[in-house]
Amino acid sequence: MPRPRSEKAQQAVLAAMRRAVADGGYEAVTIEGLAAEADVSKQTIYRWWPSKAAILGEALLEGEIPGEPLELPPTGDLAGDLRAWFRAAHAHLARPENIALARALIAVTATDPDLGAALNRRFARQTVAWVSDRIESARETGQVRADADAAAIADQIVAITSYAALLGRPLDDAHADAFVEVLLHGIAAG
Amino acid sequence: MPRPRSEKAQQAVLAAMRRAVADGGYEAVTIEGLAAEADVSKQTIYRWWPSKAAILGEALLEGEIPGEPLELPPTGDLAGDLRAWFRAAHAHLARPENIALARALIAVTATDPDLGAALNRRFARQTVAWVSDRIESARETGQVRADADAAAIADQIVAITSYAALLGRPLDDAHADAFVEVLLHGIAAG
Amino acid sequence: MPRPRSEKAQQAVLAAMRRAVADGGYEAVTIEGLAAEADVSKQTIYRWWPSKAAILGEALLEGEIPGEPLELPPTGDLAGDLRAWFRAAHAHLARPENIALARALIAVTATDPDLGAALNRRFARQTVAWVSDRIESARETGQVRADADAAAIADQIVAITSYAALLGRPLDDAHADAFVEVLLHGIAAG
Amino acid sequence: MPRPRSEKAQQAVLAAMRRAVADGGYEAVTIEGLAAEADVSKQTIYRWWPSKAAILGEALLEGEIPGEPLELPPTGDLAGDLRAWFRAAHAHLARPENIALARALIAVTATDPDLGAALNRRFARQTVAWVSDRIESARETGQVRADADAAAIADQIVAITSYAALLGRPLDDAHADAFVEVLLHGIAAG
DNA sequence: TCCTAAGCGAGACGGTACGTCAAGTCTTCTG
DNA sequence: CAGAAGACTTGACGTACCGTCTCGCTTAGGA
Repeated sequence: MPRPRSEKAQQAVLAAMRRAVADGGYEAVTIEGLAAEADVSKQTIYRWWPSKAAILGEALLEGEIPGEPLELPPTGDLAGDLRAWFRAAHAHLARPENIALARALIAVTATDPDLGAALNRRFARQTVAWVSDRIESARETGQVRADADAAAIADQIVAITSYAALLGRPLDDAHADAFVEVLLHGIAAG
Repeated sequence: MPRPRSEKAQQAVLAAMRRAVADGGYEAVTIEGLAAEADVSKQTIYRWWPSKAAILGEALLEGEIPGEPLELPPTGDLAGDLRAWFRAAHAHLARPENIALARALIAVTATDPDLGAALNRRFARQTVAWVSDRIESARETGQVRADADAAAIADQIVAITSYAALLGRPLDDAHADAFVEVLLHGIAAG
Repeated sequence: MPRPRSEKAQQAVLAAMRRAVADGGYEAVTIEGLAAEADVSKQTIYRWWPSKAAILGEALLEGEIPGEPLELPPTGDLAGDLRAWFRAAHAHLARPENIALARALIAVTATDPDLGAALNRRFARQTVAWVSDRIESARETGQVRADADAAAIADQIVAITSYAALLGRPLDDAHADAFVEVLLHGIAAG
Repeated sequence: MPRPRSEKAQQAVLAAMRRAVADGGYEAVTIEGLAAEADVSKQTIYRWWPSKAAILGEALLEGEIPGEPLELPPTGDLAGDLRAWFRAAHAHLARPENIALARALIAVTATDPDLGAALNRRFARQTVAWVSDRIESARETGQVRADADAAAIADQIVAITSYAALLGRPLDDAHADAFVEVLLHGIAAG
């Protein structure tokens, strides 16, 4: 019988990736560095992952980075919920290791569109689900127009957040609130 | 009084960078490849640019990539103008070489935040200026609320577009129109 | 437990060095050229040798260049033996690849005195041993003065040969014989 | 009609070469370094010398390195004169800058036999002339055998000295004296 | 006196090689 | 047979000099 895959080695590599990205950025990550840091041979890495990007992908999913905002319970007040979501998300991004990971995700996406798109979809899914839920609920209580496109709104929210991460300039509360205001009421007069 | 900098060599390098990014992506670009392609010595490249990212930056600025949308004349109808802008911008991004350059810009930004932020600012400036202008005009003709934050709206537009480029999925007309609708009227009922 | 050093690669490099020196001279030898010629990567060369000079040194030692003269059997006639040694040595040096190697040794020595001195000592040792032996035997048979300094004589012989190699002008038989004559009888009258 | 060659620049280059060789050795000398050190443009160097070796050659000749031994006046005692010559020559070589220059000469010779041979001939000429003179005089006074080959002896002396310089181990007085003893009387018994 | 041809500094240019780094593959031995 | 250790080929990195080539500025003669 063959020797089974070493779970310990896998976790060490993923952890090493998270650490390496946090200090130095994705581009500076090296397979050799990862191997040394995780105390694993290069061959073991190559056996289990096809690319640096794939390791990052797995590391991100295991680490479920932007998951915390999801924990926010709905209050029944859509505007309040969205504001709270922005605050949680951008507080999360304010921590250096988290923004480094977010940027790494963006770098992978910009470089390897297919893998990147898959990763982004997985991450965005949570957010989109959460936001869509709130908007559906709000529609049922009449807070939102019947024809509002919940998914499009969720996409906008993700885009805004992603762009803020890219530039390393998380939204402050005032801007987040202004954004929620626009989303809900638009800018048209009257 | 030494021999003057060769303008031809510079342009050849920038052109080579644009070509290389267009087929292969930013990460695959190599200084050696650039040198060979531009028929220039490596030393000449290192003499004038501190990094691959800097070359891309200059190449982008000289190429004034997303400049075309700016040409759109204002019609006095804000919603129409914004819709037209989205169509133009996303038609631009639909061309493979343009989306490759846009993605390269994002990759640089994700990797070197400082340089990237500067480049993004330069690019966004045009868009922000154009959008802000329209919104100001619209405010004067009473189409827009007095307290609308033009710059924030412009940022959102840029973010949406950047995210679409990142994912390689330019907005189709229906989504663009829906987005303009939200911006103008929000999603709140009543 | 890792993969062991490739003996084949080593030998290929040393052989390439000998070939390269033979046609082009030591200064024209290039690590890159060696690597290409030996069909070995630069990295492998840098892994095992600290410098071009070290490679030459090892190549020389493995090739045991001026070894042939040593094969000469003693005949009991010191003058005859020395004459024979000179003829053998300078016949050896008359071959282009051998003089190229000898010159390379001199070039290294002139450039890196420490390494060069070590190499020279190794090479001279054989000659010195051989000459000293003959002189000792000759002393025992009364052919040589009791106070003759065998090592000094050997050094002179090496020096003469080295200088001839440097200038690329191996001694002809007449000069060699004249030199042996001086060594044995001096130039003083009576 | 045109501006004449700048004597100052020439001298500065030659002096820079001597200095550079003295600290760092011939191989470490670069044309660019020379130019900077001499405060002269590269072009000026290339205008007047075809190679690094040629500059060294001229620098050596102007500096007339091993000239001092020549100043020794003949005393009528051949053995004494030769001993004095060795002492002077090897005292000269004991100074670091002189041995560096001598080694540079050897390096050039080992590398570029034609130029090197010419330089060596020029240098050796003085020594050979001096030694030959003494031996001729000694022959006339009956100190030396009629058939002694003065030029061959002179060559041996040069070879010994050159080899000592190469190895960086100038002869001490005892060895020099032993060498003179061998030259004059040989090692044969009786 | 001023003209003009060369000398000169500065330094950009296309190259070649340097010595280093990491990528991804392979071989060997140990557990 | 998975895994560590690490040798191997490959190819790019950024640097140092090479020798050539403009530049614009002296700096003498000869007109």
